[in-house]
Amino acid sequence: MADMWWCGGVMTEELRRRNERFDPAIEPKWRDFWQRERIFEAGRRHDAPRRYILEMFPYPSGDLHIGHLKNYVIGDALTRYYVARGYDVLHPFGWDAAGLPAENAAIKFGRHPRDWTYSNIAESKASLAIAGIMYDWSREVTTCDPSYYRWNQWLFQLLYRKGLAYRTRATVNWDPVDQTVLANEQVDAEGRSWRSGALVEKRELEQWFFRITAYADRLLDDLDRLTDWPERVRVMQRNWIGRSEGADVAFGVTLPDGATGELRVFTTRPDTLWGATFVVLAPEHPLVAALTSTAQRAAVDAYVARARGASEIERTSTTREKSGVFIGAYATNPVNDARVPIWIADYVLMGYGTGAIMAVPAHDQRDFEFARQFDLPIRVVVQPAGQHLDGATMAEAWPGDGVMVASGPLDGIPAGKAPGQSVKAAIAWLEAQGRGRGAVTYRLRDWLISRQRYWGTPIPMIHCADGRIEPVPDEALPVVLPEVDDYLPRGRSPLASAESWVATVDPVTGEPARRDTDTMDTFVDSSWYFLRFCDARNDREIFSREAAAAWMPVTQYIGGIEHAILHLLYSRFITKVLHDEGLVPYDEPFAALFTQGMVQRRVRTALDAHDGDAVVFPEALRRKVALPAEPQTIEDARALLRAQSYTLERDGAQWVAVSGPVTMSKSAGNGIPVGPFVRQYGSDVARIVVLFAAPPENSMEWTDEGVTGAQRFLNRITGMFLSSADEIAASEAPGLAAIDGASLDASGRELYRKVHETIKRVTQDTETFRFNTAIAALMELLNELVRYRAVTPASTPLFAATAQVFARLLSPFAPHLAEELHARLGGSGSIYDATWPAWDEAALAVAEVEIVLQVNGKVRGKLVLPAGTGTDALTAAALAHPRVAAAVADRPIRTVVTVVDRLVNVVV
RNA sequence: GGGGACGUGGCGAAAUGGCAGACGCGCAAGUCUUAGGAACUUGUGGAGCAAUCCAUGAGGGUUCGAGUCCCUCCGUCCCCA
Repeated sequence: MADMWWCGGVMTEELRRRNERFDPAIEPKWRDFWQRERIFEAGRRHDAPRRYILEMFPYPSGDLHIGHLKNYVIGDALTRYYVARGYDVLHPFGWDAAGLPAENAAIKFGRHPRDWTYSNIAESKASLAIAGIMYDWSREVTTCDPSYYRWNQWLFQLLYRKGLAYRTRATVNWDPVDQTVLANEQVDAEGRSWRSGALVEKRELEQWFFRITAYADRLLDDLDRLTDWPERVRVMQRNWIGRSEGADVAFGVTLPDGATGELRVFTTRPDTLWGATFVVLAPEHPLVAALTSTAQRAAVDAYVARARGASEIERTSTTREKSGVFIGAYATNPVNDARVPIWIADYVLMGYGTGAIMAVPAHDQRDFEFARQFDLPIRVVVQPAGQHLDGATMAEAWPGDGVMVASGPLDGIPAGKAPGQSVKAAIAWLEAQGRGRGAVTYRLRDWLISRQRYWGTPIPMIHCADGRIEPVPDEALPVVLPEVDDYLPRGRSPLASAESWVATVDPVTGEPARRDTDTMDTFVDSSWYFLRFCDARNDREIFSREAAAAWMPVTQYIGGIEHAILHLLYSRFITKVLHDEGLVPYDEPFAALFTQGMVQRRVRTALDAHDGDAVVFPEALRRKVALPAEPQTIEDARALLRAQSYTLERDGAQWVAVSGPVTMSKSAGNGIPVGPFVRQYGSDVARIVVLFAAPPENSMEWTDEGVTGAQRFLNRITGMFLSSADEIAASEAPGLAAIDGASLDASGRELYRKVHETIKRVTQDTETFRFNTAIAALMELLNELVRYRAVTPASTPLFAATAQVFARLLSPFAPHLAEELHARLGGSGSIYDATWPAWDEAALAVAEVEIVLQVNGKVRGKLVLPAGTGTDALTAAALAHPRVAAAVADRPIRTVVTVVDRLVNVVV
């Protein structure tokens, strides 16, 4: 076959060159090469500036698909870029291998979580290897390994010593499917578990907590310093922490037995206390049972039972009619000793504030609606300027500004939170009178870290016979997870059944004692793993101060927006604790954060043909979306599908239902497995598809056309450079810097300028995550080369220099082809140890520029003038232009705006 | 209800306040081929024979000049209630 190509002479040779295609078979040898030469291990360049690039580590899901790969491709591109620029780069990887996903999957497949986890790690690692995503594997961490969780236990005890880990009885979220408690952050707005999707129940249990609330203000304030984080993540964290300032006041209550007590209420508007006409408790409030009168008991019990079944979003919906029940008791308003009725209502949540509110119906819409519904008094205490509100007639609450009225000592003070306004005055008055005090509350709750599950880090504490709780002595760590026969979740920790493991001794008295049988939330594992990477093989300490100082903070963290609160907040908290302990010089872990978009793909489902033109929706499709099982005419099918954002397409003899873009996932069945794709098309093709399709923060749709486009680009590069590689290598042409741009002919000068421009664009775009435009710039350079080669087919020094530059600029995005080019063009060693090209601003200059001529802002003509032509000359040239002159006609010229090298605008 | 982000060709997208649509996909015509799901060439926002005009969700404003800045509205998405 090859001979046939040759016998046709020059034309056939040209054809052969053009037709040379990118061959994925070149890839494996370069993966081996990088691994063998340890190109991507940290510490290779001792004196070089450092970069720490990190993608969020995954739980090992086994075989990876392209959707997983995007995150790693971004990290790999940045790593390769910074290595190519001469930095010492830390780019480690590890496995978030403990916890529910592994355990649930293991249960499902009837395998031990350990077997399942380690075989998945091997599979995932193989996927990354075949894709050529390069990590410093000498620092790999696996969180379910005792060598890692030993330091989880150390960390737990550190927090315990510092009073930041404590055990208490509390109302907690119980996941009935996963049979464990969950932290607040792990329950979504609808009250569902982030993992199982089950509606969580509330249970009273004694659990371990981390006192993250002690860091609430720092976690909030330091967000302002994270200027290289996406604003939306910072906003989400701010909202989650939910700091509000106001006052704590106590309403007096009298119990049916005559004893007195108090009802603590937090309010952000203590200035409206004089307008409080009733008090509302959450149905779950602990005082409800004690305060309810005999007459109201039945109604109250019924209401409490009903509220328990409603989700939080239902309960607080502003559109829903308010419900509630009077409990037959009264409270005393501390500011004026007024006797106000106590109600329970489900719009008050136990988990927020104190679970009790003072209701000021005149100035809060929800309280207003409640008051109207149940005919409770409405008392105006803020009068807006120019209006007169009357509680009996107002149509809605007035939450706005005004002047305080009917409020005793506050009368006449302007309403508001600023100094000198009513809120500050109210707090001052309450404190002076001893009836309340200024207070701050947070939405953020302490982090519940106990889990009644098997596959995690055993909590290293000992319950002694006399009720004391003692830490396991440091020399006895790690507390290794025991082997158990039955690790199924049954509502108590499976560890409890390992009797010989549970039985231990009191470290103080030596008496028999029992181990804590819960395991830690896996978010504990991931809240400090980035620190362990700095010193992953340290078996004496969690990590050394020196290693942390050398690499922290992470220069660039990359991951999904879904971790905006959970993982990122916990990591910030733990880093601050370790900073306070003197172990880390920085108190924020991630200097810059990038959140990448998802990879999506349409799902195509063939419809079963049935009786002529009718079609039947297959079961697989009906399971996902609501569609009838009966045969449908094409038109009916089309309409039904459209309602589910599917379209109907003809594919040969088949009708195919095509979904909208759906995030690639195992469950949707639309993932492209990495291994087979890379073997057939090459890792470089996959990378170009992912990086070029859209800006990396956008979601991108994976299509066959995108693959074709990426292949075409790599084919064109191969055709342009590889087939001339021997010639270029033999010419031993000097590099770009040795070429005198001025000595080139016109087409050479154009290419020379374009090369410099491309270096600048690729460099700047890569540093700012604009990989799509960086690749577009390379495509433009390639197009320019096609033009150049049409004029100058001989292999000139400029062509050779361009080939060398092109390979280097390509190296972050199509690393295998770039390394192949580097070698074939005569380069020695790795392309990542070669010099990143530098651009010369002077070379970007053009001799002549096209000037746009405008009259009153409308384009009337264009002129090619020498670059740098001054204002006066520009004006003169513009006015002399016939079309400009015609447009101006005989109107007087008011002014002429000139922008050198760009435009002239004549204003008449 | 509150807060935030975003609306540009058939599609993904470009565009320091200065020629809107770079680059790519798709499509059309052509070249080369036994063949093409390869490669190459040309064209491709709309209207118009053309000169030219109209176009960045809608409307207003600032400016010599607005996709870009400001205001109002509409729509989509996200977060919080």
